[in-house]
Amino acid sequence: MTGPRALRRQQIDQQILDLGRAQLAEVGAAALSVRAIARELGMVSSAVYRYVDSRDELLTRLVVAAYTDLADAVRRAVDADSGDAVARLAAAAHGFRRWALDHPTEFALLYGSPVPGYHAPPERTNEPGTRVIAILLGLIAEAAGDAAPTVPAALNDDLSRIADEFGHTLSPGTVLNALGLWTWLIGAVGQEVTGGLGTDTFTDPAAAFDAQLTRQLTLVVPA
Amino acid sequence: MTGPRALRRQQIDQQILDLGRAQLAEVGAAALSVRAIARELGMVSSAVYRYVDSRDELLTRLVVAAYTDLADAVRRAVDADSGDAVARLAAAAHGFRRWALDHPTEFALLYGSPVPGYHAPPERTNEPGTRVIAILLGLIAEAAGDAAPTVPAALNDDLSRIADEFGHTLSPGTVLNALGLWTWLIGAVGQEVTGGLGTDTFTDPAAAFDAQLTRQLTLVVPA
DNA sequence: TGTACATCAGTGAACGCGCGTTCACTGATGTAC
DNA sequence: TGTACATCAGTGAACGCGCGTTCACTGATGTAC
Repeated sequence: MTGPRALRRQQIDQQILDLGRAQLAEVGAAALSVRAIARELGMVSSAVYRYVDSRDELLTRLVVAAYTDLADAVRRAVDADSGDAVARLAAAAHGFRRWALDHPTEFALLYGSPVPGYHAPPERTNEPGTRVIAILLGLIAEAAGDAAPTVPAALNDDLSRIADEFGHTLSPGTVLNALGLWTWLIGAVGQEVTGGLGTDTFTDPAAAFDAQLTRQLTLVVPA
Repeated sequence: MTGPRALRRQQIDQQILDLGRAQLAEVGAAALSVRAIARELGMVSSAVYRYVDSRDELLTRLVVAAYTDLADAVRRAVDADSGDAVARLAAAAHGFRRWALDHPTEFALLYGSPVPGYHAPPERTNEPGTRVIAILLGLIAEAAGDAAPTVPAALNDDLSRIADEFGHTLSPGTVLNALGLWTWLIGAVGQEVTGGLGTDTFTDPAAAFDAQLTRQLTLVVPA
């Protein structure tokens, strides 16, 4: 069942994933190359196809792995904080940022511009892709209690539906809050990761992030 | 001085830019190809090099053109609104969003993940790249008056320096506000453009955007 | 107005490169009796 | 424990593709006298 052959297979599967990640970091997802991975693996290019169906399938594996890794990092950051829900929300945001700075190209793969010619298959990608926002949603619900804002009528149905999709009974206002924070978070982290404002804009980027985060949180929890 | 030859040259220069844009839309910046443009131009590939120094230089031209086009669109949106500074700020944000939705791949070129192997030359790119945020900064200063928030000590110097770079005498708090709104704007628009939340999350995406925008603006102008 | 020369736009062939994927194959590792 | 057979990992050659860029060239358009 777990003979030496199966074991070796697992190891090489893992190596391919690691080399894929390294490739992302060096050349970006668009230039991810099966042949290059084969080279670094010391194999002939066709041999990689024993482990991977196609380049696209490899990309999907990398996407799923990145989502999972990210969600785990955020989860750990939340669990490591013993404060109230707002404090843990802030911890989640900082954890998200930290992971993104440590894994810039994987972040870009998940939240950056789409890879030309590649479409992630929703059935493998959707669930891992929503794990982080689900964490935020839970914390926001806990932090805000019943004091969620009223929402424009045009959005009510949509927001209720989204609440249902996440399985919680959440008020539309809470969902709006969560989406707002989520949007801000991706934007802020994305800009920092891709050097949007120039690399040396702030001497203490973490402090700048925290200042903005604090202000965003005032939108989400009752003052 | 402007003989038929020079005229034709201008026309072809323009065509190359247009075809480049079309390419961006079809295959993304990473796959932008001089040869493909030559084909569509009905020329042999080497002929394009009479008009363009290299693929990278063409990319730079496209970046500059996109920045300029975007800034013009935002400018127009602001000028078309006769309301107060807050109303014009909202108009600017909506104008920004509109342009991005109309030019998704150009938006990705400017604010998405970097194109592998390409680095925009700052001396051609910096100035056009800051035009939009300069517009926002002006409106925010006008809207907020002197009522800007206090900022964490760690950020004071940086924010003052940024204010200087934009030539206005702005309080650090105002600059913090502007950067916050800017970050949010790119994040929100970027997610909508790349379909970050799934394409059919909101039946009325503009209303969702506006709801979030309204809340962001409360952070920027005194209530 | 006409001619001689310089500039310029576009051609076609070639360079060297890397890519994804298929296919028939060999030799080693595992499994069933 | 030993043998016969099936599975599997990796090879090497090949397919057809597209790319950026250089170079010597031809023929047309412009310019100076």
